Amino acid sequence: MSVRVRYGPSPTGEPHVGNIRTALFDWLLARRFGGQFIVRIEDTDQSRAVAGAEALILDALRWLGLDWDEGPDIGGPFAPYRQSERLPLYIEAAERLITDGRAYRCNCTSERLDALRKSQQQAKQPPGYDGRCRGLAVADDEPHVIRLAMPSANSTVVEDYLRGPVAFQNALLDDHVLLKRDGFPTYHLASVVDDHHMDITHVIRGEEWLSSAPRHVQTYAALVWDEPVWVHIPIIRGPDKGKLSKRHGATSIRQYAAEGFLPEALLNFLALLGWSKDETTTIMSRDEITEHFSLDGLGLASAMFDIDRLRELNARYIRDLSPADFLQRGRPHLEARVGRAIDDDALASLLPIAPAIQERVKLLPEFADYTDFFFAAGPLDYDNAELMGRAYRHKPWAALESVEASLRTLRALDRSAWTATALESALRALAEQRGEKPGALFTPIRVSVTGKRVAPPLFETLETLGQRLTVERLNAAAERLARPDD
RNA sequence: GGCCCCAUCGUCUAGAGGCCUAGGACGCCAGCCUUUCAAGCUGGUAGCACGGGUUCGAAUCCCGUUGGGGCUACCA
Repeated sequence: MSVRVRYGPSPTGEPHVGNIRTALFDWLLARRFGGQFIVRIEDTDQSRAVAGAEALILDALRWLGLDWDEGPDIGGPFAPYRQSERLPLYIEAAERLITDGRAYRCNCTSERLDALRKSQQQAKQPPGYDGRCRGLAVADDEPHVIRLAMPSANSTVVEDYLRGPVAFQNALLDDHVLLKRDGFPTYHLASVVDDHHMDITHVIRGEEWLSSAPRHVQTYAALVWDEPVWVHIPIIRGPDKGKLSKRHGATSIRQYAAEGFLPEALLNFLALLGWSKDETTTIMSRDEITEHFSLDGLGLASAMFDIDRLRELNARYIRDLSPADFLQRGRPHLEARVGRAIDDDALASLLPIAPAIQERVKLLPEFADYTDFFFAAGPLDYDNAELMGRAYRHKPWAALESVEASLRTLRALDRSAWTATALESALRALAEQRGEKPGALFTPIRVSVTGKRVAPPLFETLETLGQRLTVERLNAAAERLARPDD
């Protein structure tokens, strides 16, 4: 039998990294062993349903390149793939359990349950349903839930793939709800019924489910179905060591995309949170990860989501992009900055300088910081202090002299000599001739043409900008330095 | 509180009894390079939580302690 794994998000909001990492491991296992990856929407809580969440979840998977073989949008042999559309299946299973004496109807009110919980807490008893309705005949036409009759003696063993057998005392497990008053199943029933009907072979889920796994094992036993392989993977923790949540800032996948993280970087990072190929490899493409993935490489300790390491990895991925690809990915951020569309030709003009920018950009939006001045229409915004730099601090007259010297040199250059290498030798010669340190001469030029202290390498920048604009901006700078009021 | 899981540099990890004087990556520090900022190169810093066993030998196996986390809903 081939591997069949499912990702079962509940559409209650945006998918976050912890959640999507589970999907990644599901997907990797399926792809590694030529099995199927199934997306199943677990929308059994009507009160928490969020409109549009399902689309967001599918978008996140697509963005990361995790394709699915069966799902709510594309259907498949076990359709439908939304639990809200599979209600008869759950009711059928629950009814069968009642018939077999493994479940019972319960009409206890939530008030009684609350009171029960409260008194148990006060008495320092473990909380849980007391089984009042277990022997009672509750009519099926009055409001009720259906509970599983859990065994009270012995223990239930969950055979976890990663940890081996984990035993739970049955006496501590209460009769939990399978079918709610509104006719919808709980996760405990729905996941078991669907995993069985959909031939799921491996249940990969977060460790937070381990505690309820014995309930699922008991449900399989009561239904006389074969259990899947249980794989409880460690939770991802935030900087405060607790379970990663919204409190830790940007945890939704869409947020990371917006902040300029590359999907391949995030995927690489997530895969390495709890899994490793060997002792040295840290950079791996999706295909390489797929090729080497195995459940046996998974660790048991929960890992902290360290955003700094992600940033570093992202920077590495940006550097490794082809220049053309880099420009395409950076374009939207530049367009947002300058407020207009950048056409292909304009973008292509940046090709020679792109590699230098790639070395400097850690997040895609920073692309705009290194390129917006190429597309600035009016005068650049900077202080004269920046213009003068360290060397000419408080000496505007000296800075002016320097700028005017550069201007003369650059103006005199032949159009054919407007290349980074020619510009460099001309300006270096000028610095030497003037007895100036190169940095002293270059800083005012850099600020004049880019409006910034930090910019891409100067000569490539001048080449890309062109002689006309360079001269124009240097002139503007000279005028500013000549004005006494600054 | 109860139940369950986990435990190697600050972080992610390698390590399945001798290959460990504990390896790699990120970070951090120093140096080199240098037109800013980066990138790159060199070197360095830093860890087996603690205590008992088992064994000729333990980061690795067992027990306990401590610490951290998860669960404890008619949520997933």
